[in-house]
Amino acid sequence: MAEAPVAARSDPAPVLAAAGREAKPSAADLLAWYDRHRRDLPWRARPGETAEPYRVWLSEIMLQQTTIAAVRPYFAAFLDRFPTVEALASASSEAVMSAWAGLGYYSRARNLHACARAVVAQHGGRFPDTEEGLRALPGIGPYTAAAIAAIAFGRPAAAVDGNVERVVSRLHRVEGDFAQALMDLGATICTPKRPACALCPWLGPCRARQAGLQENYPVKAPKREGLLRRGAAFVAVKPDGAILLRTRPPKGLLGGMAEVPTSEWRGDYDSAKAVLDAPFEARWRRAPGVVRHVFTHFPLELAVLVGRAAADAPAPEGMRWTSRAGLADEPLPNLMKKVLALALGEALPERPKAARRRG
DNA sequence: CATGCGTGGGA
DNA sequence: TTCCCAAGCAT
Repeated sequence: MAEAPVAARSDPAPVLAAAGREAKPSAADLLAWYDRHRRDLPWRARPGETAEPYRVWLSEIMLQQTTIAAVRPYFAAFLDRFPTVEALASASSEAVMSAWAGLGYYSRARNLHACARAVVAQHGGRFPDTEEGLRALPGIGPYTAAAIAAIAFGRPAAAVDGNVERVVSRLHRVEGDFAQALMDLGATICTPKRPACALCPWLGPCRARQAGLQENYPVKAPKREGLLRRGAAFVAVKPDGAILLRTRPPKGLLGGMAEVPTSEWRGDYDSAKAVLDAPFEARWRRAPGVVRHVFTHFPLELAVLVGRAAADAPAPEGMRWTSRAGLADEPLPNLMKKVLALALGEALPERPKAARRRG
């Protein structure tokens, strides 16, 4: 990676360099490209303006493993509901989880809330302006710490691991826009499939392109496909429409999110015997079909059983009755929205989802 | 250090 | 339809 410190080299110069192209990637080329092609995103400062750390942080957390298109409406909704880090810190856990519902990877939401509280309680409401300080906060790892330090505080940090950052920053005396320029390059030109190499400011020095193997990189580790699990979900309805819900354990799958009671999810679950797992005795009726859902590491099929409860039926231990109107404020993951939609024969009121826009 | 952890959209 | 993801983090 690093340039050889001595001039004497036995390797012949690459053919492409002889054709007049750059032999190595220059930060100037990348930044010139960025000046012309930078994307205008809600959490980004306009040229010349200073990025707001709260917005940068919020967007970076949301964008972890998540597309810009998915993040846009959630980012807008969060800013509207929690305009400042203080507002977010003082919000209830339920409000935060509910606002995050549908975005996935819910540990991010728990850490987001914990981070906001730490910033307020330990840093006077100001985000630390160094990678090290940021890295110490919940939900902020090496990548995100570097990204925030560079974007919000102008630190010469490349949003990669520390070793690469050190090499690159020394090699090019990197400052300012480099992090965002790299992100835009990766998002719009250097895409996983069919990269637009002809438009790339680093076309010349790209080794993969020179070999014609750009689509073979990066090499990805094969991941094993998860085995199908099955289970049953129980939608209990009172005469006034209230639904029986409970909250999942704070950690693990869908941690802290709301759900209707379900059986265990197992590969050999027999939904014909599902009624044995019901939260209370009733005439449970099987809704037609199943709910299919794919998690990160396994697919799931849930049978849905619907039962009526008396108006004065108490909620079983650890559960609660939620009015139909109150469902909108529950942190229901998409899986549970599918279950309720099937059980109630209607779609739940959609969370405000902005019109599709391209990232 | 390998694994667990969601979702919607594009190809 | 089916496949493959997308600005990682915590443990």
